[in-house]
Parts: sequence; structure tokens; C-alpha cells
Amino acid sequence: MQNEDNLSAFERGVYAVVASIPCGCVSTYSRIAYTIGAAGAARAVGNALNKNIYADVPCHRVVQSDGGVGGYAWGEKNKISMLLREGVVVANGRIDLKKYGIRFNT
DNA sequence: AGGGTGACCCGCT
DNA sequence: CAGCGGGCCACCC
Repeated sequence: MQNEDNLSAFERGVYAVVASIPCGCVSTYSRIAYTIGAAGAARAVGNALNKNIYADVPCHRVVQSDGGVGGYAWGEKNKISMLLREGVVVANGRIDLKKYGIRFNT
């Protein structure tokens, strides 16, 4: 993300967290929302990513809390392909958050 | 200022 | 385990 001054603090927070996700790992919308101090705003997080597609923000590394791949502006299957490319094993359209789901704070 | 939308989450059946 | 409904939050018209 560059000079996204047009965006709100919430949006920037989401991008910051998503951008901090290391390669080969994934995070959940709810977890991100909680990290930025907006616990429960998982929906808003997804909305933020959907409306803002930046190369600096690996939105494809954001999945659902249940391990589901979730949605993707460019296509879910495309998202899965990228995850696999990152090294994240996606079995039956599901990701093992126990292995790839990172946590910013314990 | 009010209402509708969405890449979600959780609980219940 | 799968399917359905309600609830939550932030953004846009």
C-alpha cells in the first residue's frame, strides 16, 4: 500500500496486518479484525480487501476462520492456486490453520 | 441522516 | 458433518 490517505484507519489497519503475513502462512478475517482492535468486524475486513486490491497486500493469504479459502475478487480457485504456490496446502478447499494460521498475539 | 451491501462468524437444527 | 438463520461491523449511495 502506498499513500492510501483516502482510506480510513480501519482499512489501513487491515492492509498493515495482511501485509505482515509471511509467505507460506495465512490468517483469518476475524483474527485480523481482532488484531487491529475491531474484533467482530470480520465482515468489514473482507469488504475492505474486496474494494481495495493492492499488490502490496497479499489478500489471497486471508482465509476464513473455519479454514475455508473464502472469497477472492479474482476468483476463489485462483486464490487457492496462489496459496498452493506460496506453499500453503489446500486440501478439499480447506486450509489447516493449525499449521499455516499465524497469530499476531497470543 | 438513513438504508442497503458484503471476500464473515457463530450457534442451532 | 452439513445446512440455515441471525447478528456484527465498516463503507458507499
